[in-house]
Amino acid sequence: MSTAKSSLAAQRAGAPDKREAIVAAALDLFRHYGYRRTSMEDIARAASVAKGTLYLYFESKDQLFEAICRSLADELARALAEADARTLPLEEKLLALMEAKMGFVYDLIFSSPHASELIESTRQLPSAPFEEVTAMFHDAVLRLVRQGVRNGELDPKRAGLTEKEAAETLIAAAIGAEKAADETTFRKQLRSIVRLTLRGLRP
Amino acid sequence: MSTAKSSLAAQRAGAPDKREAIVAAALDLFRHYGYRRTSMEDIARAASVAKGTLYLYFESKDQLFEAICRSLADELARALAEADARTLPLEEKLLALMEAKMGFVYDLIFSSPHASELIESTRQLPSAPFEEVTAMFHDAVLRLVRQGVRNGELDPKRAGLTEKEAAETLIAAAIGAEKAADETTFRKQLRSIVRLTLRGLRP
Amino acid sequence: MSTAKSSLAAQRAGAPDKREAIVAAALDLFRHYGYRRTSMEDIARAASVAKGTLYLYFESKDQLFEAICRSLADELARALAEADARTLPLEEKLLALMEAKMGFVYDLIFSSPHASELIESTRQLPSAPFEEVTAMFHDAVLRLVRQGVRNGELDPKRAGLTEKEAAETLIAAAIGAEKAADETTFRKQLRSIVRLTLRGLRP
Amino acid sequence: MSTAKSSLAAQRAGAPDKREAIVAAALDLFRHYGYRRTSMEDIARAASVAKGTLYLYFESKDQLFEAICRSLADELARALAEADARTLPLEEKLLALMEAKMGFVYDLIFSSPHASELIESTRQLPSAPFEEVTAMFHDAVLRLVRQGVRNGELDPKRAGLTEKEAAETLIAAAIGAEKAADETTFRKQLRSIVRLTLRGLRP
DNA sequence: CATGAATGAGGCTTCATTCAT
DNA sequence: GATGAATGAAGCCTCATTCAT
Repeated sequence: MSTAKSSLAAQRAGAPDKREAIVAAALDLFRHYGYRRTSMEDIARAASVAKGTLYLYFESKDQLFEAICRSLADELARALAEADARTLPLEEKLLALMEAKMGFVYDLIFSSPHASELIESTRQLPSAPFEEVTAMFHDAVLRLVRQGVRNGELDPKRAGLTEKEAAETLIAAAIGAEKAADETTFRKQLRSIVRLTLRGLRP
Repeated sequence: MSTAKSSLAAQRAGAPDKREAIVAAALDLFRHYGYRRTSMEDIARAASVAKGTLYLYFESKDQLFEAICRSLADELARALAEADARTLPLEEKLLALMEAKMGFVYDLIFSSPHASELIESTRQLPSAPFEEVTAMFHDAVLRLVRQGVRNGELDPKRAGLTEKEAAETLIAAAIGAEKAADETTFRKQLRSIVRLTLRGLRP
Repeated sequence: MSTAKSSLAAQRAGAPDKREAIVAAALDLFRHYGYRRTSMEDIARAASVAKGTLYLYFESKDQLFEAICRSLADELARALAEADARTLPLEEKLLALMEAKMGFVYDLIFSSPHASELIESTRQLPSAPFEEVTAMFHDAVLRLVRQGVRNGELDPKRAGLTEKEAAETLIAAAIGAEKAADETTFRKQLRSIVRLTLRGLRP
Repeated sequence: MSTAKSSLAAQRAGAPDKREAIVAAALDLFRHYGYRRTSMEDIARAASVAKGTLYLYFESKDQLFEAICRSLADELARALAEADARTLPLEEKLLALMEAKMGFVYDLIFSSPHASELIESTRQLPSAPFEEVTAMFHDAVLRLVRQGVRNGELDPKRAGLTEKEAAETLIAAAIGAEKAADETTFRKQLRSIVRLTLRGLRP
C-alpha cells in the first residue's frame, strides 16, 4: 500500500510506517488464523518488529484489534461515500452501495475462514466504529428509496411496507450475499437479490 | 463419588445421560461465553462430571464441539423435514421453510453474543454435518420454486434467472434476516424479504 | 519436616504434603533471593512440581506469599503462647517473651538478606495475620509489667512512664536486637537490652 | 526538547543539575513506590529527561540506587558530625546523636511504606557507604560512654557490660524506635529508650 | 550530550490433556 | 467407568537496556 513514503518527516513522527506494518500484519494474520490463534509473537514476527514494539503502538492485543476495526471502518466509510456520490439509475446506484458495503465485508473479512470471529469480536469490543458507518449506509439506502418513490419507480405500500421498512428489507436481503462461497457467486447473488427485491417494490 | 446410580438400562447404553448432559452443558456455555472463553473445567462443572470424564466421551474440546454441531444439525434437519412435509400455499410454505432454517440459526446460535464464533468454528472443524442439512434445505426450496413455476405462480426467466438461481437467490436473501437484532425484527424482516423476492419472481 | 506421613488419607485430602512442599520451597527462596527475584518457575522447581501446580494451591504469587506470612504468623503465635505460659522470674520471663518474638523474626526472616523485603511486603499485603500476633505480644508484655509493678519490682513512674508506655518502650528497645548481624550477637544484645531497660524501671 | 538552557557553568561541570535531578526523582519514587515498582521510565519522566539520559549518568538501575544510597549516607554523616560537635549533658548528647541517626533513617526512609525495601537493597548492593557512617556513629557513642564513665555518670560494669558492649546495647535499643508508626511516637520512644537504658547503666 | 524508539529476555498465568487411583 | 491432581506448553505483557539519530 504505502510504497515510497518513509521520508524523514514520517520517521520522526514516531515511525508511522511501523504502526501501519503492525496493523497490516495483524489484519492479515487475524483473517487467516483468527484472533485467538494469532499470538502477539506471530504478529511481531510478521511485522518484523520485536514483541515489545507492539506495545509501543497498542496497549494490548484487544486494543490492537480495535485499531484494526477502526481502520477497516474508515476504509468502508470512504468506499460508501464514494458510491453514494455517483449519479446512476436507481438499480445501479443501489447495487453500487450494496457492493461497497457487502463487498467490503466480503472481501476484507468474510473472505477469510475466520471472518466471523473478526465480526463477532467486532460486536463485543469496538462496536462503535462500525455502528457509525452502518448508520451512514442505512441512511444512504433510505434516501435512495425515497427518491425512487418520488420518481414513481418504487411503491413500498404495494408490498405493505413503509419507506423505512423497505430500505431495511433491501439491506437485510443483501446481507445474505456476504455468505457467498466465492466472489463470483457473491456478485451474482447480490445482483439477483437487488433486482428481485427492487422488482418486489415496483408499483 | 457416584458409585451406584443410573439404571441398568442407562449403564448398558454407555450412560447416554452423561454424554447428553455434557453436550447440553457445553452448548449452553459456548452460546453464553464463546468457544475460547469456555474451559473444559467449566463444562465439566456445568455437567456435574469430572474433567477427565469429558475425555471418556470426547477425544478433545474440538471434537466435543463437533458433536454439538452434529446434534444441532440433526435438530435442524428434523425441523426442516417437518416444515417440508406441510401442505401450504407457495409463500406460506417458503416462509415456513425459511423460518425453520433461519429461525433455527437465529434462535439457537445468533441469539447469543458469541454466535458467530460458533458459526465460524463450524466452517473450520465440522462442516460436514451442516453441509448435509444445508443441501437438504436448498433442495426443498428448489422443489418449491419448480412447483411454483409449474403452477404459473413464478417465472424466474422474467428476472433473468434459472430455477436454480432463483432458489439460491431466495435463500441468500433470507439469510440476511439472521442478523436481525431481535426476534421480532427477525420475523418481520424474514417475511418482508420472502414477500419481496417472491414478488420479484412473479410473471 | 514431615517425613513419613503421606498416608493414603493424606493423599486423598488433596495431597497436603504438596502444599507444604510449595510453602517450604517458596519461603526458602523468598528468604534467600527476595520476593521479586524468585520466580514461580523457581518455586515450582524447588518444590518439584510443575508450574501449573502452584496455581492449584494458590491463586497467585501474591497469595502464595500471603499464605506464607499466615503460616509464619501462626508459628510465631504458638511460640509466644508457649513462652507466655511459663512461670519465671520477671527478667527471665520478659526475656523468654522477647526471644520468642524477636528471635522468631530474627531466625526465620531477618536471618536472610531479603528479610526486610519480606517484612515490607508484609506491611502491604497481608498485614492482618501479623497484626494479631503482635497485639497478643504487646498484651503479654503489658501484663508482665503490671505484675512487676504489683510485686514492687518495677516503678515506671520513677522514669516518668505509664505502665503501658513502659511496656511499649521495653518492646521498642528489644526490637533493635533483631538487626544484629549474627545469632550470638542477637542473644547477647537482647539480654543486655532487657537487663538495662528493666534496671531503668526499677524503683 | 531542551536546546539552549542551563548556564555555561553548569555545562562545564557536566550538567550536575541533571544528575541531581535524576537522583532526587529516583529517591522520591523509590520511597513512594518501592524499587521494583519504579521503572526507569518513571524516573526519567519525573526527572524530565529521556530514558537514555539516565544511562549517561548511571550504568544501571542498581547503580543509580547505589548512588542514592551514597548520597543519603553523606547527608547522614553531616547530620551526625553536627550532633557530635555540640556540647551537651550526657543524656542530651546521646539523644542528639540518636535522633540524628535514627531520625534520619526514620524520616528519609522508614517514613515511606517501601522503606524496608530500600533498606534491604541497601544490604545487598551498596553496603559500603552506609557502613562507613555507621562506624562513625558507633565510635561517637562509644566515646560518649567512655566520657560518662570518666565522669562517674555511668558504670557499665554494674550491669555486667564492657564500655563497648554498653555502647552497642545503647545503640541496639535505640534502633527499635525506628519502627515507630509515626514521628511523635518515634521521638517519645527514642527518648524513653535512651532514658531507660542510661538509667540501667548508672552506678 | 540527549533522545526515545526498539529490543527481547523473562515473568505471571491459563488451560487442554493425561494418568494413577 | 469416573475422578481430579498434575502437567507444561503457550500466551500476554513489562521493563532494563541499547543505539541510531
